[in-house]
Amino acid sequence: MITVVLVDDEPLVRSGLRAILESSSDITVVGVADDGAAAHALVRSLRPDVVLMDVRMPRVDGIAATRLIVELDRPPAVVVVTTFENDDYVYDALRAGARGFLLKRASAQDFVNAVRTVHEGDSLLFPGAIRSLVTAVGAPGGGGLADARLTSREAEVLRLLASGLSNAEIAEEIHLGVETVRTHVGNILAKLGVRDRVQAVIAAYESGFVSSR
Amino acid sequence: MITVVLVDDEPLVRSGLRAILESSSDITVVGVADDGAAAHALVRSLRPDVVLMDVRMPRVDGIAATRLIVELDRPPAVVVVTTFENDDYVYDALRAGARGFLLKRASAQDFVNAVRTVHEGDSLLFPGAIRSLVTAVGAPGGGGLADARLTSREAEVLRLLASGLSNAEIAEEIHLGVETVRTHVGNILAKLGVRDRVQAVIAAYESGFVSSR
DNA sequence: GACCGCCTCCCCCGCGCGGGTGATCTGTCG
DNA sequence: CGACAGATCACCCGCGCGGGGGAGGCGGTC
Repeated sequence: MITVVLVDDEPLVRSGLRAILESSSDITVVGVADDGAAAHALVRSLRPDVVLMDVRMPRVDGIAATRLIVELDRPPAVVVVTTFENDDYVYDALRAGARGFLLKRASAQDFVNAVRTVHEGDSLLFPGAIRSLVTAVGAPGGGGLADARLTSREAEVLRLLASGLSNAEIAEEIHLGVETVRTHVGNILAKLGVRDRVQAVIAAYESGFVSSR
Repeated sequence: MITVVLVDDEPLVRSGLRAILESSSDITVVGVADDGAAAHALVRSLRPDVVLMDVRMPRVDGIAATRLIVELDRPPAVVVVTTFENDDYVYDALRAGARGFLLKRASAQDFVNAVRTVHEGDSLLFPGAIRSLVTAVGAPGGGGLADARLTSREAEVLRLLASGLSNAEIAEEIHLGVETVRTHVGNILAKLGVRDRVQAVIAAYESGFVSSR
C-alpha cells in the first residue's frame, strides 16, 4: 500500500486528488495539508511514501516545503503539481529535490501512475518536464519553461557529454577552455535537476535528446 | 576521403580488404603492414584516419600494436578484426584502446560501414561485440566471449549504475560494502572496455542492456 | 544608458571515482 | 585434492568532477 500526503491550499483540489488516488486499491491518502509548513510537520509525523505538492501556496510555498522535506532522512518522493507548464518555479523545484512533475489538468490515470512510478523508483525519475526541457532547446518563447530551457551551447555540450567525453575532451572538441565547459556542465546539471554527469546522460537518453541508435 | 591502413599477416586478407574498401569512393587504403611493429611505423609516418588490425600476428600482435598506436598523439581509430567471436584477445584489445570490432566473416558492407563509423565518431563506438558482451550476461557456455562476459553480480551493479546511483548508493541498495561495489564497477569498466561510469551508462543504453522507456 | 542573458574564463575546495594490489572465503570443475 | 573463478572487503594514490564564488565581454531589450 502506497501512502500519500496531499498538499494544496484549495480544498477542491485536495478532495479531487483524494478521490482520484483512493479509487486505486494500492494507494491511500494518509494526510492533507494546506501550506508548506503544515506539510513539513505532517510528513515528519506520518512518513508517507509520496507527497503531492502544489507549488503556489500562501506562506511557505511548495519549493521551500520540498526543500525541507527532502532533507529529512529517508524522505518521501515529492511530486510537484503545477497549474501552468511555464511556471517559473519548475526550475527551482527541480533543484529543491522534487522527483516528479504533473500538471493539474493531467488525467486521473496520470496522477495514479505518477504516484506509483515515483514510489517504485529508488531509481531516478525523469519526468516529462525534463523531456521538453531538454528537447525544446532554445525554442522561441511560446510559453514553456523559459528559465530552465537549455541554451544552444549547453545543448551542444550535453550532446558531447552524452557521448562519453570528459570536460577536457569536450573543451578540445569545441575549442573552449576547460573552465568554460565546467561552467556549462554545471548549468546543465542544475537545469536538469540532476546530481552528476551520469544522471545527465541518463536524462539525455530517457528524454530522447539522444537515442540509442 | 578516409585514409586507411590495413594490418594482417595474410596477403589474401589484405587484398580482400583493400578490394572491399576501395570499392567505396570515400575510402582509400594508403598502406598495408604484415605485423604489429611494421604497422606502428607505418601509422606514424602515414597518419591514416583508420587502422584495420588483425589480432593474431607473428612477432608483435594486434593488441600490442594497438596499444602503441593509440599512444600516439591524435591517433587513428583502430578497428580490430578477429577470426573468432570467442577470441580471448578481445578483452585485451578493448583495454588496449580499440575503437571497434569486426569478424572476418562480416559482409563487405560491414567493413565499409565500420570504417565510416569510427571515422565520423570522435564519439565512442560500442561495437556489436559489446552488445553481446553486456546482454548475454551469464549465459551458459556455447562459444562467446567467455572471459569478458559480465557476471550476474556485475550485471546487477551495472543496472543500478545506469540508473544514476553512486557507488555508495549501490552499496546500500544491495547491502554490500562500498569497496566491493568499487571492485565490481572496476571490473565492469574493464570488461566493457570503457573509461568511466559515464561511458558504461552509454554502453548500457546503446547495447539495449537498459532501454529508454 | 541601464539591464540582462549568454558565453567565456578564473580560483579554491572537497569528494567521489578509478587504478593497482592483495587478501579471504566460497563453490565448482577436473 | 588442487586449481580456478567469483564475490567480498581493504588500503593507497592521483585526478577529474562539481559547488561556490567572481569577472569581463557582447548582444539584445526596455
